[in-house]
Amino acid sequence: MADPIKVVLVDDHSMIRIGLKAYFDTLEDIQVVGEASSGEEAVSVVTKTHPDVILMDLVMNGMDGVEATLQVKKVCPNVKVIILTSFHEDLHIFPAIKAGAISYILKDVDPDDLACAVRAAYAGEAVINPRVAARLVRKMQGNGEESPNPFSELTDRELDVLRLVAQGMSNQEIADSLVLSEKTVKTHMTNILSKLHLKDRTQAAAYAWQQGIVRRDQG
Amino acid sequence: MADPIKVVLVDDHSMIRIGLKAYFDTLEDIQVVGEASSGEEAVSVVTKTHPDVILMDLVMNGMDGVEATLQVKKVCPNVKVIILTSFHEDLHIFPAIKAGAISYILKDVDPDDLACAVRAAYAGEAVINPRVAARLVRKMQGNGEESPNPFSELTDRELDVLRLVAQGMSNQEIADSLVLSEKTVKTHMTNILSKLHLKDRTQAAAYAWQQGIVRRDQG
DNA sequence: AAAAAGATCAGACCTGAGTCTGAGGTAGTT
DNA sequence: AACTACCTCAGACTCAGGTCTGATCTTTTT
Repeated sequence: MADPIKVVLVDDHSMIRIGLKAYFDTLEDIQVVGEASSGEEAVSVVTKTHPDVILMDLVMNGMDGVEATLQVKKVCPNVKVIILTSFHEDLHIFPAIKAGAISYILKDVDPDDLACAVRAAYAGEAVINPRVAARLVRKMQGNGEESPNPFSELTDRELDVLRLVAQGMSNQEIADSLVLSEKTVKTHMTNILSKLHLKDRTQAAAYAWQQGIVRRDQG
Repeated sequence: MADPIKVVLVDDHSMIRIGLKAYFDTLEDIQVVGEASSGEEAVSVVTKTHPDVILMDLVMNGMDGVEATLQVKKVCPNVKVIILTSFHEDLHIFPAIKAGAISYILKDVDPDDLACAVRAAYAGEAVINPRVAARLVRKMQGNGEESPNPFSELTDRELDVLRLVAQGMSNQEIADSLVLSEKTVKTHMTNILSKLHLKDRTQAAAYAWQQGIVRRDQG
């Protein structure tokens, strides 16, 4: 038998890591050679272990999966990165793919499929969840120069407004804060909601938090 | 060697289940006899397998861990339920404990500690994360004053509503979701805003995200 | 120079959100 | 039995939020 595929696991939940490791240990052709609980740690672990494939959680404290992918590709350009995510949204796919990830897999995938994805990645093939793939294709078709994330549709000013909405501010408070009339803020709000396909400011706030425009440690 | 401890895993992420199963398979004294991906499924699996211990995810689609705990305790009163959660908040502890869970464990625990918790649960002992335990004790000690976190003032129902608000739902949508009248939801909202000293639902949503009641990986 | 995109603002309009008052039912406590 | 806390619901009311239409000004692109 040839050498096993060397894999590094990156996830800030040790339970996920140990679980995946235990699972891969039952396979002969895949060997976990390192683990990391953060993007920062991932870079040093990858530097030391030179894996073939990296399984990377998208959402982590500190450096996220996209940034971490960029970093590890710098020190190890040939490594294949598979992004794991619990999001069904396609919001993060494009930045991840752009950062050099070869596959993008939902966490509720069947583990055997995950093993297949690892083997495919090793062989240089992409594995994208069918649901995700469909969106990817749709996105690629329509507009060649599409928006990697939904907020890129927003203008700078609209982003200013959205951040303040996510803080719970009223239109008048936002107007005062940005030195505008309330009417203008309302106009921006209408545009924001329209562009993001949302119904009201509360959804906008939730969306901003979900997508990480604002963070807990940002106040 | 005595019979192994029979465990059922309940989590809507198959990856977590398979991971835990693979891990427990490496242990001789713990045997996974069943898995479920929802609270509903858990009830029937438990009915069939009569496990000693259930590892139950707190956050699931449909029936949540607390409700599922209540249900499985009905059909199998002696089973020990260990609640798994990614929350550091103590918001859910009390309902969970009240529902009959013996332990309450954070998902980032070391897997060996999890095995210990399973053995402890089997022996009828509780294992509570130290950080969580500290709060529990404080709570139990008649905490004449002080609210360690601002949500402790909220009732369970108000928390239900707040979580949905944080998802961007309207009052009517929340009413439909919880099977209530819109009037009742409005009443809860008024109480929530009053208790948390907030002005409107958008502030409530922002607050919930800031305080970590809801998380990005919760959907 | 013309076109396109963005930022600013206004008036008119409708609706959901939130408050206030009041009330019935349940469960646990004293 | 009385009390308290919670959940439930309703009517009436006010107002911020959001839409629609339409406008002026600036900057950038073509």
